[in-house]
Amino acid sequence: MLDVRKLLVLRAIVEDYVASAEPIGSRTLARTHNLGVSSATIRNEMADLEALGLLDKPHTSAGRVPSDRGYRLYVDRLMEPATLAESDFQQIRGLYLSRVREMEYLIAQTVRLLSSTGDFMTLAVGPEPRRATLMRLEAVPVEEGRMALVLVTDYYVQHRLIELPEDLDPENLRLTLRELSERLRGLTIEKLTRSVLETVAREVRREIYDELVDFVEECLTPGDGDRVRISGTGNFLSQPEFREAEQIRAAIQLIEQESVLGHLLRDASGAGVQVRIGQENPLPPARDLSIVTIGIERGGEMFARFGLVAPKRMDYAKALALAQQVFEALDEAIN
Amino acid sequence: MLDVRKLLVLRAIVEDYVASAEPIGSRTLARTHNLGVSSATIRNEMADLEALGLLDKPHTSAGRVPSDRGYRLYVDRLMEPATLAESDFQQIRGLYLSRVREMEYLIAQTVRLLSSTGDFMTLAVGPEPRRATLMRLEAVPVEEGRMALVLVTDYYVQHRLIELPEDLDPENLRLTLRELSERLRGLTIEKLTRSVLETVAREVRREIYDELVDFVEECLTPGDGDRVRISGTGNFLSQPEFREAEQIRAAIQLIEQESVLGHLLRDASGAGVQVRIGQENPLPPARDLSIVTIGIERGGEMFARFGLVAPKRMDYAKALALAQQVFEALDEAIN
DNA sequence: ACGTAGCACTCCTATATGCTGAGTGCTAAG
DNA sequence: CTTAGCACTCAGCATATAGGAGTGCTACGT
Repeated sequence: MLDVRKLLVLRAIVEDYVASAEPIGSRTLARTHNLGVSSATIRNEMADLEALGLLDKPHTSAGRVPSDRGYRLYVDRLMEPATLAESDFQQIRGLYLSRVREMEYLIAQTVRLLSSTGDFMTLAVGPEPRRATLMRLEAVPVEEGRMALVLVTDYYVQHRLIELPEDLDPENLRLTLRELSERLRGLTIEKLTRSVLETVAREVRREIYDELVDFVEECLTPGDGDRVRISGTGNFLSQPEFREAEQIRAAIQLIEQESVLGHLLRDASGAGVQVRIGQENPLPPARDLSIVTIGIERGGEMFARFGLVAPKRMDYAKALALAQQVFEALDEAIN
Repeated sequence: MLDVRKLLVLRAIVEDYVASAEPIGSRTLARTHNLGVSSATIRNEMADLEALGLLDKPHTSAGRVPSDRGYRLYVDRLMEPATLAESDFQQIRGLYLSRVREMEYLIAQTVRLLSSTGDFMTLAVGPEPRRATLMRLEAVPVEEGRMALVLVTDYYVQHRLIELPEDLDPENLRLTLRELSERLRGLTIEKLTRSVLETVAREVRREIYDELVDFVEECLTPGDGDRVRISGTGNFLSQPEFREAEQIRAAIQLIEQESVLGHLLRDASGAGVQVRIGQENPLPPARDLSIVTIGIERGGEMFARFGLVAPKRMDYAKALALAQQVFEALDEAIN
């Protein structure tokens, strides 16, 4: 029942619709793609495809639009995989050549890269800071009365510049911290609760102790590390689906709800590249969107996750090619 | 020619319009404010105020709207200065009580605070990183083959996690860096050009040297430190002036042009709190907006700058009170 | 049995038209 | 100087109408 011609028609519709954002009619399709049959025949095929749940009609006398299942079929079986332009390819590889191994930085760069094509809004979440392992806790003197606390974990560094109480000997503090650092080394950040610190650090002065705990707690609270990064909202909002004020509003609201975006991103499981199309996505506000996710694992644990978001009418071939390349490059750089 | 009653009428119009976003008619004004005169009298006063350039008419048969000069007069002479709620006051003071003296952090917190009232979009620029003075350059070992470079200046800290070439002795590097640090100490970041580093650091291995230069250069390039931070775009876009798709679009475009926002912020000169209303602002895309700026100086130089942005129809009293408090608290904390 | 031309029908979109209500400006009277 | 009254203006809304793109169905040809 799904002969070749039907598939050709479906593919033509998906591709034209992706390009134009307008429902596709039988006449225009017959004219632009020379399928060798008349519009009437295409109309019959379209009716069949609709009955099969692969096409939708916005209303009786409009053209056809791919349904979620239509897009899915297209992505799985009809689409010609895109190959990235050589320059893009070089750009991606180049990004991970440097010696920088800081997650924060790599994620920020990757997000920028992914949204730089101008087609997608990009989301990213990094590894949960609380899961990181403490490597070192250091105090770097800055100048009279000031000091930088530096907390180094296996994949990120945090710092904080603080003012010291006047009567505190910096060198003394430094040595204490170094000892503290030795003793705490290897613990995950989430284990560094107030009570653990307390038992280990009796000799540290109270003011500094509080500051230290604050600092560690800040590393734990959903801060920059835990945040959903967003980039390319302009790409997203300038899509023709957001022509009406109503829709822009809804989209902005979605973008501003970090928790929703976080779900959207984390719902995909496993490493590698995945696509979720429209309703396949469990979250109601995202049912008109598609998202291509990239999951990066390290040591068997989910490490970072990126998402290319656009209306369902996205360029799947391009998104997937881009995602695949970034996945491979980043995975290699990290593991 | 500007008698008390005219001023009362102007004030009433500004305040009603700020509250309702609808042009104010003579009848409603006569009804809601008991000015003791009829709508006809108010109409005459309004006509006079319009002739004086203090009111505008969107079209012939609409009510009146304050002109830029009308708002200005209101702000300078008519408005009752607001006093902050005790809780807000406490919150502001509380923010700067902690010992954290890192610019990055203080600015981020302040931006959050300023947009938390829900009324304004907040902009901020920090001090230019290139003007900072290098205090210390340190290498903190993380684990086998990894190391964190930490660059400490007089008001911020930057770090970078890098992978070391296998045949490099970390302790050796550390000592070299320490010496480098001693020698470069006191230079501003902008002076740390490649050539300066080169003459000072002959003994550093090439790979690490490159990394180091990269790192310093990254501190110089317009990165996070130099960026215009934006917060509360939701507050902004949910204003009734952005009801039409067209206007939302324009606003989003404005928000995305970081350079424009930067200008908007930096155009104001001098320390303290200032208001610019509509056309007073040199930038065309901002001619329908008002901005309250806070300039913080340190050691005679401009240090940080914040801006509360909203449609001209903003609550000036509230914005100014908030800005003034934040200015005082932050200025005190920094100086 | 399949493809095609033709045609009636549907329904969105854009444009024109009329109506309403809020508001103004002006005049004349208190 | 103030105010009541009134004619006038104009955006906004609703309704009506025409146009156009597209569909589905039928009948006919190969």
